[in-house]
Amino acid sequence: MDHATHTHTKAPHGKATPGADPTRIERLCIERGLKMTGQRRLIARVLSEAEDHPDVEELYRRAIALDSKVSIATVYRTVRLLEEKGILERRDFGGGRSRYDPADRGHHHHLIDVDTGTVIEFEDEEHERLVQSIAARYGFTLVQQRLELFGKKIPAPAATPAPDARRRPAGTKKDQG
Amino acid sequence: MDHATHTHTKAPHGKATPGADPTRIERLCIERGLKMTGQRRLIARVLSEAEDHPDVEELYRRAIALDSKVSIATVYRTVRLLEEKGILERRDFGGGRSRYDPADRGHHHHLIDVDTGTVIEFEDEEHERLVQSIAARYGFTLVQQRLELFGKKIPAPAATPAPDARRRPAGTKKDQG
DNA sequence: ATAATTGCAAAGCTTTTGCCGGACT
DNA sequence: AGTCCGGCAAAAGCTTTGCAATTAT
Repeated sequence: MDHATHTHTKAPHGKATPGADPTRIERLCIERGLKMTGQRRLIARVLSEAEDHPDVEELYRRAIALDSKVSIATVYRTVRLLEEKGILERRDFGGGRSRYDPADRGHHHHLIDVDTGTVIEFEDEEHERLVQSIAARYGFTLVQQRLELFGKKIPAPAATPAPDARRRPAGTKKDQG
Repeated sequence: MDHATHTHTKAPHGKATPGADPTRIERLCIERGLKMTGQRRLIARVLSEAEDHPDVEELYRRAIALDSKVSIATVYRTVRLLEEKGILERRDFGGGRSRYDPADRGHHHHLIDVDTGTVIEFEDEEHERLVQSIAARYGFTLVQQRLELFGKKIPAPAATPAPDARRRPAGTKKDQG
């Protein structure tokens, strides 16, 4: 592989150029003092560009599409590391695989369309207040919370209804937030 | 809705007596037309008596403590069946194992003590109203919901703080509702 | 009698880990 | 230079499944 000269252009489509264009997540990694390797930069970039909630396999797919110099074990190790550093949040929408959500997007919850697997993110101030008060009611300080709503669209346009949305493994593979 | 009250108690002659003392969950199974075997009756009984949210291994442990005529594969098959029939709800509190909650206990949510793993169940009318309105806001009918609060007890007496409460597999093994 | 259920063990999935060459500070 | 990281493949957990014998209706 060719080695890049540092201090070049922002590398809009090139590979992982060490000092150029640190993505949102990469910046967070650096802030936490993580050693930034090409793979981590790549994964950070995929995460920064993701607007949905990919699982590890999906992250891996997107990463190798950009560079193909990553193993899935590294993706696992990296998401785990980032989760421990508070950069990522792990979610479980019921598909048997964990899905990941950058924590810097602010707290939000999920409304999952059980027919299509589409995930809508939302926030609600009133709900925040409410859960705080519920926790307080039991003498707890809230450390984390998880609210997921599963619903069906009311009019149902001409979409393909999923045949089975309540199975154990390998549920929805894609979503767009 | 058949009523079918030919519940004349047959003489109990040992362990799983076919027609005697149908537990809450067993009754539900019968209503859905499930073939009731000794194993299913046993598991139904364990579930009926459970006040917490056991995982499969825990159900298995409790079942063989009562009768020891069950394999863990049957427990897996049964909870899956009951989930499909709407008798059980599968939960994931982050321990890598699914945990089960009889659906007939009514909707409730969970407040998990991240230090001890204790699970507190609660309901909140205001929350119910709120999530309905949130779903409606996006044009959805609510099919299911999940609210989990993770918190720390405020005063924290001289208890044993858990060493690590944010790992991926095999988290809390026990809880009391 | 018939069709479903169980047990056992093997297979399947996702995720983790040991080892060692290679990369980063 | 030293330490940490990445790749590979094997291992680990949890869950599912094929098949033959057993059991419920």
